[in-house]
Amino acid sequence: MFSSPRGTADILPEEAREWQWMEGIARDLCARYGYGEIRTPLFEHTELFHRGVGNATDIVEKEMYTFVDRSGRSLTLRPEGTAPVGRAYLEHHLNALAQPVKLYYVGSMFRYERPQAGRMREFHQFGVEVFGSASPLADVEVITLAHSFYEALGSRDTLIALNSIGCPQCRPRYLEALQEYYRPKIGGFCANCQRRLERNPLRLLDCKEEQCRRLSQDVPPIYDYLCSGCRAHFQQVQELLAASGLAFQLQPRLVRGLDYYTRTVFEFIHSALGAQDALGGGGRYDGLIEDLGGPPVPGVGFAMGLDRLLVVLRQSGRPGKAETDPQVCVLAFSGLEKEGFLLARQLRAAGLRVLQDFGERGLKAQMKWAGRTGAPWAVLLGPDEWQQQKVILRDLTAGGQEEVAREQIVPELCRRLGSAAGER
RNA sequence: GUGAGCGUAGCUCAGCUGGCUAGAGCGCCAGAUUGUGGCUCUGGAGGUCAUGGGUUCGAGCCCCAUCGUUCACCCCA
Repeated sequence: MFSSPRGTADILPEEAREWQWMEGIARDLCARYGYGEIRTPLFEHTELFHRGVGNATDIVEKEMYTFVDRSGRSLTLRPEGTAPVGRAYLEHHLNALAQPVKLYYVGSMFRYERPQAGRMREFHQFGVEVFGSASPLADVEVITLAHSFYEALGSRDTLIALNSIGCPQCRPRYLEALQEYYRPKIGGFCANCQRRLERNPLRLLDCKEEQCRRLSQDVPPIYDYLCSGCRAHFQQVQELLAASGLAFQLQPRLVRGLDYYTRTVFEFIHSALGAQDALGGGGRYDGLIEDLGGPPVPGVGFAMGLDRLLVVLRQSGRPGKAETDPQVCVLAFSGLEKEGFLLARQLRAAGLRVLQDFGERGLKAQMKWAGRTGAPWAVLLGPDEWQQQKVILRDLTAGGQEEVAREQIVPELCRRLGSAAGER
């Protein structure tokens, strides 16, 4: 017996309806905001992630599903969506289109990690990217889009954490200041922090070790070091968010784990999630396209974990479901299976969701099955009634039944099930 | 990669200090009703006790390893 590989999961039909519902809301919302869907491959050249995500990141250092194919190329299952979308933007010269170019994606990402609550090796993200605008309006548009998404799903209690991590102009000065601050007392910090002091001092800020937090209590905030451009940008992002009525929390120690971020970074935090409490996150990545070998093109976007989102929705209220419940079951006595089959076809052509029992068992078993499908109506084809050009229409909810003329059954069911179905 | 808990029927679980052919509830299939679901009753199918090794007269139970799973660390979605 096989089971699905570690950290992966099957999504069975009942659960898939929740996914369809959730993804449908994402797609509608993106259409309303003018984002077009992009579908990129599930694997890319490994080098793309080295360059796009950054060699010093945990993703690249230890979490990638990398393999060599039969011709010796090194390929990697995508661990995130932004670098592939950036690659596609360049490859297809989307900078020749009217700017900005606004894209969204929904799909699987892969990271080799130990699974735990809210973390799988294959997980699902919904993300958006805006290329070609440096305006703070773009930053705020993606944040409000994410917020609208949570609202449309009925999820409350999502905290927006916001920060700016500067740009290549001003960040180096801040990194130096950080190193100066930490260096004298680095002995008291955890091994991780000690290792990072020279490589990536920003990461010392969000270390969760009790000891490290205490020792860096009075670390200088980045705000004093931002250049005038970054400062103005950050200021406007905050004003626009406030004007949109979105509550957010400035978190001077919010740094994100991917190298491409500049200026604005943000995270959506949900308290119901336990240790893995980030529902989504994102920020601005003005250097990414250049890092990938293209012209300087500013960008901003977010990604959110749909698996985690579903966990939250199940905890507070019920997630919606795609409408797929069967409406009619067709049951036929032995010898009338073909007639039942053809009637089911007619009903489906009229737009109804119809199941047919394939026979091979008694009427009792068929009825039992029909009851379990949840369909409100059953049509029974019995030899006596069929001879008189009639069928039995049974109400599976209330329990009664009546005879209906054969040629009347399709319109009759359409009428009882209401609405549009019959008008196709 | 590190640490801890847990693996008995499709599901939820019981199984004493190691001792007969390993149990329950739910679910599934069939019958009671030769043409009618839900309720009830009766019967049936379904288990390499995660896998491999060890200790023992004897292992579902004890020991070791492996795999899986859950949670946490690291980090992120």
